[in-house]
Amino acid sequence: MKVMRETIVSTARELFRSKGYAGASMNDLADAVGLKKSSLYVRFPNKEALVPAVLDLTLQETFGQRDSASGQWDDEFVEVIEFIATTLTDRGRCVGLHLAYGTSDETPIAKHAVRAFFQAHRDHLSSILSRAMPVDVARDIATDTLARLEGATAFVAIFGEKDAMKRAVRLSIEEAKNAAAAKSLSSR
Amino acid sequence: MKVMRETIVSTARELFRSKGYAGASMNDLADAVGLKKSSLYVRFPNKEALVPAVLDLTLQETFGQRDSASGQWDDEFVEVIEFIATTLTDRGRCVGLHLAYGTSDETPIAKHAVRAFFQAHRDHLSSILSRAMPVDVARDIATDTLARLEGATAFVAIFGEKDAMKRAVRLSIEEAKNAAAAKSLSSR
DNA sequence: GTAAAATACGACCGAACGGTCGGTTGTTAA
DNA sequence: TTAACAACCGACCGTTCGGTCGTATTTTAC
Repeated sequence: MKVMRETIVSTARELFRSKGYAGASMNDLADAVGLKKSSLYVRFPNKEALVPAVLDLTLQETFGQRDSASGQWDDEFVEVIEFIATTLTDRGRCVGLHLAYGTSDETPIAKHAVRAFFQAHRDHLSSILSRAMPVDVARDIATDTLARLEGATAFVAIFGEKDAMKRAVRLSIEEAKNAAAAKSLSSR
Repeated sequence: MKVMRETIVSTARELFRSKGYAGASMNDLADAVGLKKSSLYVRFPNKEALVPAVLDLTLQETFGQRDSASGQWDDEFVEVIEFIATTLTDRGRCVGLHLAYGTSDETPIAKHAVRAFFQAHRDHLSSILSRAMPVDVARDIATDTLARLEGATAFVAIFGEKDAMKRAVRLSIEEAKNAAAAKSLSSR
C-alpha cells in the first residue's frame, strides 16, 4: 500500500492552510493520508521540509499550465487573478499567508520558501502587466493586487463573506486597465 | 512582586502576533512576564481566555481615546487608518489576523472574539464614513480599507516592504473621498 | 520467481504542551 | 500588627510533540 508523495503534499497543504505550521502536527497529516507518522519520514526528512513541497505544488497548480504570452495581457491577468480568488474563496484561507505568519528564523528553509512563493506570484503578475505598462508600475499593481486578494481572504475566513473578494478582483482589473490606458495616452 | 494584568495581556498580544495561537505557549508568556506558568492561571482560567483580553485591549488602544464626531469625517478617517497602518507596519503582523487564522470551532470563545474585533473595526470606520456617504457604501469602503491594510501587512511580514502599506493608505483615502464627492454631486 | 529496494508499522525517546494543586510568600485592610 | 486574601512557585499529571529505529510488509527490477 503505497501512498503517493503528491497526496501527502496536497494533504499537508490543507492542514497548513487550516491549522498553520505550529498547529498542524505530523500525526494529523499521517492520519489524514492513512499512514502512521513514522512513514512520513521516509519521504520527508522533517516537518519543515513539507513547506517547500507544499508551496511548489501550489505554484505549479497556479501557474504551471499557463502558457505565457498566449493572448491579450488583460485576459491573462483576469484569468490568473480569478483563479487565485476562486481558490482562496473556496478554501477560505491562504496557505501561503498562514505559513508566512507561522514561520520564522527558527525555520529558515520554510521562511525562505514562503518568500519565494510570494515573489513568484508577484513576478508572474508583473510579467503579464509589463506587456502593457512600465515595469515599476506593473510591479506595484501586482503587489497591490495580491494584497487585496489576501485581505479579502481575511473576510472570507472571519465572516464567510465573498463580496470583498469580488470587489478586490474588480478593483484590481480596473486599476490594471487604467494604468495601461494611461501609458497608452502618454505614448501618443 | 505583583505583575499587572495589563502587562500579561499586552505581552500575550505580542506573542500571539508573532507566533499565533498554537505557536505561543503559556510557558513563553510566563517567561516573558517573569512569572511561572501556573501563576498565569490565577488571572486567566485557560489559554483561550487570553484572546478576548488581548483583542479588547487592542480595540481600546485603537478607538478608546477617539472622540467620535470630533471633527471633519475625513480627518478622522485618515487619523484612524494611519494609526492602524503605523502599528501594523511597526509590528510587522496583525495580531487579529494571526488569531483569526489560528482559531477554529475548537476554540469558540477565541473565534467569537476575533470576529467581534474585526466587526468593531469595520463598524467604527463605517460610522465615520457614513457621515459623508450612504451606509452601504461606507460599509464596503470600510471593509475594503481593512482588507488593503491587512494585505499590505503581509508584504511587511514577508518582505519587510512598506511601500504597499503606503499605497494602501493613500488608495483608501482616495476611495473614501471619491465616494463622498460622488454623493455630494448626486445630492445637488 | 526471487532478491533488492522501498514503504510501512509499532515501540520508543526526550521534550514540551495545557492545566492542577498544595504549600509559600506578598499584599491589603481593619 | 495581624488575619485574610491574592499572587506565586514547584511538583505533578496525562497527553502530545517531532523525530528515531528495528522489524515486517509490499513493491520493483531482473
